[in-house]
Amino acid sequence: MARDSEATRVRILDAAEAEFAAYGIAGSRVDRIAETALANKALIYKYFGTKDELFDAVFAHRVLAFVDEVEFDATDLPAYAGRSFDLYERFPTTLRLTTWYQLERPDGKLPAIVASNDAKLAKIEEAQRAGKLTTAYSPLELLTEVRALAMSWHLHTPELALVRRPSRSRCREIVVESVRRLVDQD
Amino acid sequence: MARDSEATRVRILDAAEAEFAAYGIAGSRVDRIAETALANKALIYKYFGTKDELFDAVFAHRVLAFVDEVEFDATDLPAYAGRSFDLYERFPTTLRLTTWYQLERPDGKLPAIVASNDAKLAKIEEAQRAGKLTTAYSPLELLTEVRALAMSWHLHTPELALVRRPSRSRCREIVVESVRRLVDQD
DNA sequence: CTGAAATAACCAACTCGTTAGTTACATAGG
DNA sequence: CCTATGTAACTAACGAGTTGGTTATTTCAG
Repeated sequence: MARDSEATRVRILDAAEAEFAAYGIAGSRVDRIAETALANKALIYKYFGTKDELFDAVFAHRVLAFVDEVEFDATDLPAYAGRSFDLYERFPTTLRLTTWYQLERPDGKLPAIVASNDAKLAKIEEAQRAGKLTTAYSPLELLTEVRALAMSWHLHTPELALVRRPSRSRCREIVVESVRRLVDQD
Repeated sequence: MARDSEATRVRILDAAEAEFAAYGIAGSRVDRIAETALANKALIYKYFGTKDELFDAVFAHRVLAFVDEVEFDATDLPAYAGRSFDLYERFPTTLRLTTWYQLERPDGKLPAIVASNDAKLAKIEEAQRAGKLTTAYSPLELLTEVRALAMSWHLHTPELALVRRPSRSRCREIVVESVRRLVDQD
């Protein structure tokens, strides 16, 4: 077998992403990641450090890449909500990782996320000053509601998920439409 | 010290709720729960069974409290959203427990929750038939969006939580108002 | 009442499988 | 033969669940 440390790193990252998405940080097992990655456990420690640092690497590598993949347009928040919805549909793993992060890293202050939030809030404020967005809500208020609506279909408890969901396009339509209602002030 | 098994059960339940809310099922430590509850670990196993069963007890307790305390009125969903918001404010552990449950118990089918959902969906349908609620959305669609809006302020990532939130009453107002916008169809 | 037996509440200390993290060694390939 | 890559086997600690008791409270016969 040809030796390729970069390929091994990638296999470990992929296996770790699946493991962390499924079980969270506390519930994940380094041995299981090694097994899935067809790599020796010691290599995980050699390449990534501790389990917590491996999670950080996974989160940075996968999730942060997607933060900027969804274009943020403060003058068209309904479309932004729709794109967010699309992302949650296409990469359910990413959303799970984010949720684990929220729960298990309550003191997290990833600079990239902070910067992304600040940029969004600034863009909203700018759009408001330009008269292109309602001033009925503050930037934080708008971002909060838009985010909640965008992920509404992915917040279902297991029990509510038993009820048959509308089609994907219908769900998307509802998300976009409800954000439109929010920003189209009288 | 007077012996009172019921008081001990309550102390264990309270300590377990705090522990599970903070660390989830996999991350919680039975020893820590015992310490917080000022109770012996063996009593936890005697009264509640395994760690997983203790989580079930805690979760059922919280969920039932929610169902009991938050009256569901399909003809006034904005008010329902407001009451839900109030409960999340009063018992911040509720949403965290629910999220852990979603992540760590993806196959959960708690009868109390299923029944509560069914009842809500039926009431919405009834209100729609009586012409007291918009038929622009199906019952599941309405419940989904209303729930998301009600918990919008409690879904912040650690990074977004760094931004100073509006006053509690303002947040509540936004929740109620945005649900009103949703159900007040043209 | 009384006091001994029965029962309920409680606990310190244990077992034993699991798990994060390490080490000492092996092999590929330039 | 030298370095990067890889590994089996290890350790030390942790953590869920158990055991074999002790202490308090209740019961009930005399």
